[in-house]
Amino acid sequence: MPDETTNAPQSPNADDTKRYTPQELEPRLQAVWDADPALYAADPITSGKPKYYVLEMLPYPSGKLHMGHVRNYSIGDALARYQWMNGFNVLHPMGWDSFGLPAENAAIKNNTPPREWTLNNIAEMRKQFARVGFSYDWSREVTTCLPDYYRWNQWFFLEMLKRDLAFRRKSKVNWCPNCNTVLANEQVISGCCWRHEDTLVEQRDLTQWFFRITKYADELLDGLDTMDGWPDKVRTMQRNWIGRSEGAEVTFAVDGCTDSMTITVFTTRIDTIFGASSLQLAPDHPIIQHWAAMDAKLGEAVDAMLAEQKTARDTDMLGELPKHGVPTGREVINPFNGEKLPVWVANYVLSGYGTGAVMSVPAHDERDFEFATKYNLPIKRVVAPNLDTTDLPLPYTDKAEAVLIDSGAWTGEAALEAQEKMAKHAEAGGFGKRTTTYRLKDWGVSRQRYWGTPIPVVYCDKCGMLPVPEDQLPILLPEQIDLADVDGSPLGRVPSFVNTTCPQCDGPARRETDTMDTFVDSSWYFYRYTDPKNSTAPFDSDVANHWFPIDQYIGGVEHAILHLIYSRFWTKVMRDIGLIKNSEPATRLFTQGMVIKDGAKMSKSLGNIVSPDEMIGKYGADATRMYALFAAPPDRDLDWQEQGVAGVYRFLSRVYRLTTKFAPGLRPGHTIFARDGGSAEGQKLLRTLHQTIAKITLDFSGRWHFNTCIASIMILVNEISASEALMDSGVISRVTQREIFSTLTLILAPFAPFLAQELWTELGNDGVVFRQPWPQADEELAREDEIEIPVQVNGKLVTVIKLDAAADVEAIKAAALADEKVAARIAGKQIVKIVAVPGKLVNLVVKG
RNA sequence: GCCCGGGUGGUGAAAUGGCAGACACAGCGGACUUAAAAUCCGCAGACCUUAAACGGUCGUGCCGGUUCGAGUCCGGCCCCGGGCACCA
Repeated sequence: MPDETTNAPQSPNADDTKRYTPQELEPRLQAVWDADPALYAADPITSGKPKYYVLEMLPYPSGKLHMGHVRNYSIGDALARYQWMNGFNVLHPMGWDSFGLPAENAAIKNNTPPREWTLNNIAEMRKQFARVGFSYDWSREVTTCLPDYYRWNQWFFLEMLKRDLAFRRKSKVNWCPNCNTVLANEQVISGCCWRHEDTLVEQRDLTQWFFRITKYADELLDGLDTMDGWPDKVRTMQRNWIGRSEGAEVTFAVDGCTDSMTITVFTTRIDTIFGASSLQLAPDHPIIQHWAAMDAKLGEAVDAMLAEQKTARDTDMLGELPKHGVPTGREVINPFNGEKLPVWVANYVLSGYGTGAVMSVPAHDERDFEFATKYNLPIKRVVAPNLDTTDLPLPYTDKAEAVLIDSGAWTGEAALEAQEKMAKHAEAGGFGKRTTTYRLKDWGVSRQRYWGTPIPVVYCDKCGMLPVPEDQLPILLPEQIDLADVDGSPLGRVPSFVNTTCPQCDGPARRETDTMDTFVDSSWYFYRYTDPKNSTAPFDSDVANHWFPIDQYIGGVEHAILHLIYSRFWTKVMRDIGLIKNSEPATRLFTQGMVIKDGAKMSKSLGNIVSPDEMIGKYGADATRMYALFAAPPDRDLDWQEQGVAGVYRFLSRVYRLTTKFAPGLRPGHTIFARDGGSAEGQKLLRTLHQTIAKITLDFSGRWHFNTCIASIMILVNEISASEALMDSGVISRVTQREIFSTLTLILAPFAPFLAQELWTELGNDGVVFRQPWPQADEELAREDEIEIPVQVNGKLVTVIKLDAAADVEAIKAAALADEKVAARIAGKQIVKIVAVPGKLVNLVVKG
């Protein structure tokens, strides 16, 4: 076959000056893609292709796409397209986390019903998504505020109720005395009401629904050890959040109390119990409340303490309160040695952790030491490094290398062993036991709000609390309701909703008027994507088991605790119900950095918001999303600089100009092709091309430094650009040109899909560019035959020598020693050693 | 206080023990243009030396260590960002 190299030079193309206009190109291609709903749809699970589930966290439909979204979804989109090109059956869905407070705020402000406001926003955002060109399978769209989704929240609630994973308990909630209503935590701003900035929020006791997440505390914690596809940061944050702490409970009898009253403390240092000099109780401990009721002076002190704590909590200064306390006048007996210890009430003891009571061991605990010093309580040393070294400064908190002193029968024991033995002793004596406490609390899901999933239970005066029978689901949210200045749950003011009949006795009954936390919606939405239209179950188990676990989950680190712990919990519950087989929702998690501007997070109040619409209007979607990937590695914060977007736009323009210039001569059928064996320049371009493929392929496999992937494509394009004249003249053959340009188009596809598609077509190809096979790097073509080797003398660079890439140690040494500059540098000195690393460098170690 | 990140040119950054600053932004110089924009070409860490070139020295927050060789590994600090925080 004839080689194009020998052909006459190509004449300059008439279209030489064709301009890159994403404003024309992108909407045109989007219209084509929109017309094909199957384009981004996953194949049936029977397709036999390996599956890949890539998921980005679903947005709240505020109506405005922001740069954080663009960044998050550009990462996921690049990955989805890359995996399609690698032959995977890709599931890449999107939905709307559409219940929640903003819809209610908007309703009050604009007099628009929350449903209407939300659905309008969704429509608006779906348009914005399309404009950016994200590859979502919209046939699987999940909208959490619609009954076909939230009915399954209700179904899960009933399942939880059956399994005693949902329960009711009295609990504190935020209450604004000015609005006369309950506030969500998010509505409390620096301790004040969001609508009345001068009104301090109160705590009120209300009966609330909880999910028993603490039942899974150990599994949630232990699972983290094996989740090596999740960032350490997230795993650490979850570990701290769960906060498992192993220790012991010890029960002290109250002295001189006829009705055998006792106080139980939690301690992680039972080995220090011989050094206890008092007991400290939280001011809201039941026994303190009991004693305060009988002792006016104590009652006054306790009330003052509680008031102080409330103010501190409201102003977020709880941690800064100075430690103080008052003696109750009562004493307890240390069960280990019969010593009498005074009982105090102290403001630093938390009622919500452990038992709300601690034994104070000033010699071996920082806080107890501070407290005892302040009130002149005895400080008794009972732990020391060894029996001879007993004068180290206090408090002495080491326990790994320590022995007990002055501790009765346990004196001389190693502290850690003593912990075991003393706990057993307490257990045998019936005044204590080993125990584990957690910082993790059960998940309070009741919200006294309107725009959420109604909790499916009714209350009957005769029969009590009853679950709504499954066949009555969904309990629909009523539509036209007045949300302004509601006292308590808005649903409580809708008689047609509240009043119902008892499923048991048919008598009158009232519905629960609280709704569920919106985190319920986002705890399992990604399972619904696998079977979004199912009307008889939340999803089909076989289908979910095919797709799960999620191969790659991508989102902001701000969800490291709440969403990512709730959804792990939900997965375990669904597994135990028998719906799924996996115990964790996602194999790999990626948390991208924030988008910032001028060093600060983009926010309305700072006025530094950059709108994606504006960027896309000016530079196009491809440039906007490519900049989001190019400006920083995806896990780091990204400082948005518009001039950088302009730079990417210029780069894409260059790609467009070059490709469209040469494309007409490269279309199939235009010429007969055979691979170019000729020009050295062509070989050099092919070498760079294949090195670029290899680099990007490697990065997609784990490191995800898309910024350097894009940089390497820029290097390639710079080289192509520098060879333009050689391509014009035909020195670089059309065969090579065709390989260069079509491969360039393919490797651009994950990052700049519109441009890649346009150029793919320009090159005379049919079909969709991101369904073409990902190019394979040819090692032969990528190999360098001559490389530059730095030569160092005593670790300092002296020169760089050119050598055959295959040069071995001896050849490198010889070449280095033969170099003039090297010779001058080592003249008169003795060579001690030569370190030569093939392909890397030579280092001559000399002395004298 | 504890636990994670991070600290490199004017800026965003690159360099997975081997030539520090790839790629890009901003800047400067030039070509094209009546002019400007766009585009293209070139320069570009700091300092010293020089008419210029050549050349040299220093340089990745600070101090020390390991190594033929450290931005990278180890030890000790400092600063910035994030998370948790009287958690017994």
